[in-house]
Amino acid sequence: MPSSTRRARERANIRASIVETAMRLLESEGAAALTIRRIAADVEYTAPIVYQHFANKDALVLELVVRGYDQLLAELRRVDEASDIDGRIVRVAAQYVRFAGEHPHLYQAMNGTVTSADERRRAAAPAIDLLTELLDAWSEAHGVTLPDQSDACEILWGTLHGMAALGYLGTVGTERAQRLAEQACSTILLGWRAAGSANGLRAGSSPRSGNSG
Amino acid sequence: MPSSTRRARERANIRASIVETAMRLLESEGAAALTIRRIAADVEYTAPIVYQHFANKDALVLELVVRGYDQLLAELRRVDEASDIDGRIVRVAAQYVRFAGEHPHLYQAMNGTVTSADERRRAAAPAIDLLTELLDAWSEAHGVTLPDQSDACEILWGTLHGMAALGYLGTVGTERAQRLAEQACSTILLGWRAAGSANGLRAGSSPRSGNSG
DNA sequence: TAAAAAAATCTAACGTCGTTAGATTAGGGG
DNA sequence: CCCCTAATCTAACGACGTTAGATTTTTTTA
Repeated sequence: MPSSTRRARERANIRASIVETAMRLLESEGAAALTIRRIAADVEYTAPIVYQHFANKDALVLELVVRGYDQLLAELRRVDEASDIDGRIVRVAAQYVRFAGEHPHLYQAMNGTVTSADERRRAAAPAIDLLTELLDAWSEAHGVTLPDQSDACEILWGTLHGMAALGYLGTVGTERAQRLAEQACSTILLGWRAAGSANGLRAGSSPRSGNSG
Repeated sequence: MPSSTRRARERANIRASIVETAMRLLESEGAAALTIRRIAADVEYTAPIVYQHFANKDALVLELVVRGYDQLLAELRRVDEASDIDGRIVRVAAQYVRFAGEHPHLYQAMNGTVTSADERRRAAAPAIDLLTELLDAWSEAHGVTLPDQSDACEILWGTLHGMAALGYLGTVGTERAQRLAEQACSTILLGWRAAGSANGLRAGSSPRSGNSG
């Protein structure tokens, strides 16, 4: 047992290295390889050590999910450069789908049911806020008042996830999923503008449903 | 020899009741409760009996997924009544999300990674074909030629899944998810019409991307 | 109808998982 | 040096998917 050499190394950073190792394991080998024993072996400890830092496996996965959303938000911000607002939204959309394609196992964990809906909502909130800001800017730039801002934001958020799912589920390739996300966003924005300006396009196309609620 | 045919029938009955029990178990108690031993106990056999009808658990789950897509398709067709084409699409969209909300565990299995991308594609193909037909009819009804019919279909399919995910992941309630799906579809259709008619709306809103590939 | 052959079904086990209790070891203060 | 406390490990539990081999049931044959 190399316990002496190991103990010489990090002593208080066990928790950090557990998280780091778990993240690497999840990303490189998928959720099936993310076992407590494997994580412990990779940090050169035995399994019970994990339970001194996390109540159970779900708590550890939740930490990975939170970090995943942090990283996603950072990458969305990174591509949200100054340009026309439509271009910003479309670029952010493509980057969202790219993230899902580049970190498929992490993305699946972020949208899986091992973390509760509340926890997931909390983790995703900052990223959703970014979408809200973008929509605000878009709305102002085009002078279009959306029927319901939060409906619009969730439609956008859901659409991004839908296009990402096309990619990570293997329905289409990830690069095509990115193009589809760009097209879908552009189309939705165009639709909102068309709905905003009361031109003839609207006639006969919208269903019975009234708009907000 | 009539005995062999009877035995074949009994075998088929066992297989059918395994599938039926597994489906009920999945829908009522979720994927965590779907264990081989539990299924066997519910059909009043022991665990190994399952392996005489399915190579492994994944094969059984695949059968549930296929049946899930069959049921989904049937429900989509059921609400696809004669009316204006936009109304048909919007109703089908809402029904898709309703299905996901009413059968969350089954829907998750249908979109999970235990079944391979190929198998899932095959199972979902008829439902996707329905979308293609609806889009064809829409395109003809409005005299709008979509840049790429299969891109459009996948955008629609992905959007439906995105809105459904908002519901079954608990981001929003399922009834709200249905409304969002209706709005999203209406908006996309409106956007496609706006893009089709070369009016001033297009200027400044579409990104660099050329259309198909 | 009784033995032999075949099919159906069960028991028991393997190795894995998450998780916990109790033994064991290590480091610091008398 | 020894004790005490904390850190860490060993061993186990029950449940999982899965398989091999024994056992029971059914069919065929003499």
